[in-house]
Amino acid sequence: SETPPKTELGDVAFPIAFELAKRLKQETGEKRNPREIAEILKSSLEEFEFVGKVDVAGAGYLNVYLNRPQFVAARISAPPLPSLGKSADASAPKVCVEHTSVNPNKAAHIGHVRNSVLGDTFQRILKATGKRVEVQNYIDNTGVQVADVVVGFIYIENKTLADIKLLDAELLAAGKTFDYYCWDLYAKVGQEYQTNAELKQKRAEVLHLLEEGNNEIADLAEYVATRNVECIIDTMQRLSIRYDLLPRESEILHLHFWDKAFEQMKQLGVIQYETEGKNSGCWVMPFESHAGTDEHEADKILVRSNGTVTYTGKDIAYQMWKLGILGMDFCYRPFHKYPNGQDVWITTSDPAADQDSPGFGHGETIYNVIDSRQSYTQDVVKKGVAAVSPDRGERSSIHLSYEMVALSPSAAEELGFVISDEDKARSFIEMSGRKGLGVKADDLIDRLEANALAEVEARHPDEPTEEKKTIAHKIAVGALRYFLLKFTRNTVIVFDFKEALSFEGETGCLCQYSAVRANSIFRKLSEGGENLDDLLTVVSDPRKTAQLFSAEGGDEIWSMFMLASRLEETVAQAASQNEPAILAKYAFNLAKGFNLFYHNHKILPEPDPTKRALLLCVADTVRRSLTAALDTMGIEVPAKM
RNA sequence: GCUCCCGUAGCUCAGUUGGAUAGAGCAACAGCCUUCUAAGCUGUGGGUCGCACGUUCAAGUCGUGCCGGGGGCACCA
Repeated sequence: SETPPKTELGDVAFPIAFELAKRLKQETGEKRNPREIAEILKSSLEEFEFVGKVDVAGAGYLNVYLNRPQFVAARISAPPLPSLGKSADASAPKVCVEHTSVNPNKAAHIGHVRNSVLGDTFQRILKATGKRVEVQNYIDNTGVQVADVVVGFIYIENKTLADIKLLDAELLAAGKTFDYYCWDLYAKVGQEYQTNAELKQKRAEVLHLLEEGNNEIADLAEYVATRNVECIIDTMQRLSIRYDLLPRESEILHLHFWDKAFEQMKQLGVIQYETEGKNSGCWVMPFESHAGTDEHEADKILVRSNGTVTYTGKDIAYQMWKLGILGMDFCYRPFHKYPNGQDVWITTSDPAADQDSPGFGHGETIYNVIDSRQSYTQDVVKKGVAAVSPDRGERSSIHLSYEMVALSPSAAEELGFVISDEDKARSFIEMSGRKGLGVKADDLIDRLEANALAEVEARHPDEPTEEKKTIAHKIAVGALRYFLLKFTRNTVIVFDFKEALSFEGETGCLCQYSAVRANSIFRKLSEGGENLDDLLTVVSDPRKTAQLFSAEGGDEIWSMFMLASRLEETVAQAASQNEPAILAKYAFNLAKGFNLFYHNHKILPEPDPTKRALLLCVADTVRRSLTAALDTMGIEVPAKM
């Protein structure tokens, strides 16, 4: 259409040829060598003039290519991510993202943070693609881990509920936190179990009482678990991670979710009562796909011979609730209000408490954020749900699995742990709450904030203290979130202090820095009384723009612009591949690209007004894309750095 | 025994679904602050993509088999 300036045909012949060969094969089955096609293209199309390098892979690039100036004009005035910030239609299908990781028995460690950062970022990605999202954090308040801490309080420390409340107040007064106290106590109980069989017996008793509810020990456990949940909420809030609902296991038990699911499963005949064999007296779900032998070895027991339900049974019922196919609901009460005004609700079995809850569950799709060690169990649960509801079960629930965060041997030593020669030889050591071995989330955030503050102090000594702290906090959050997001989900993160505390290289800090620099260009611009909107008209002249792109350095400007234009596509890709790391890599490449861009092109001093306007428009597109990408990862851009 | 994941530069990791000469960050060495912020930029060295066959115009990517590392396969949660 336009008369595009001239460049090398060779640059475009190969990608076009690859695309043609691919389509030819798809549509006619004919196989052609792309190199041959490229040669034909070169010889037959020499009379045409092309614009420049092809930067867009895939089917759409040719159109983009020939209409570059118009494309630029259209993109420049468009918002970076149209769906971002716009709340989804209330009638849109709901997606539930559930974090399942941290037990409410002690402080959260870095492994729990990976779970929550992953879940929170993925949730933000889904929102950015226009989905309606509900974020849940499952609270296993009746499990062994809570039972262990309760055992510690009662049988090691001889404390009553009143004593614990007193202790809690003392800790608060001393500037210490309840979850840290529980961390140590939990490790102490773990030690004690090794030599004290009697104590281990107590665990079974306590566990039973917790499940039963309505007794003194259950009340004590309730207090301990709730206090730990409050601590976890605070810790995660530091990282801008917030939840909508905290579903508790105690309600799943007390409201008898399982009975309802059990009834349905019996009616549909998807489970059987065994009268002979090794599973005699149990209700089992036949499970052939994992069977190794012709015995029913792989059959999964859902109800034990003593009549109690297994974890898998409970989880099937819970999954059914999430999908809205159980036919039962929790009661809810507000639990906590975040500083941004958002409420987090918690489940309860008291119908009187339930007043204005917005309604939870009924997800069209469910994402379960659980580490990959639970893959088998997740699969079993999924098959169980699918047995009840074939059309929903398989498709609607997705295991967003991730590998654990382990410690490098040197990190374990730095934490003051004596490690065996055997462990020293290993590439990593698994964290263990029972041994007290792990990096507590708050400790790490504290260290990051302190390091960042020292850097800010050195660079901006005249800033008010509050402002310096705010900046340091944003840098710390950016560093930690980026560090956990840059790895793909199935990579084991071997935690190393030096790497995690770094503000240099491929870090969140570099991304933030780049955005801050971009912002300061526009701050200077408006300080000089210039308006960006006026500059848009200069750039919307296709002929002038086309000339600039074909001039010296034009390809570089074009590449920068194209990269910045790919945010929406990247977010969509991260969503469809369930991989937040794609977005993290994109943000880093964008930031790095921009660092080079403003190094090579002096923007504000640029004498040619058209080129200056174009550079400014490109820089503006970059900073908006970068800011939106970082925001989608829960990373804020500080005012200064 | 069955099953899933991983193996890419000295180290830690990407690799856009099979495309052009395999990329980043650390670490090492050499440069760049009178300039829109040096938490940055530039350059150098560093690769038999674990091994071997196979599929095809084309394989780090797909298939099979080995070798090496990790996880998971309860009337635990």
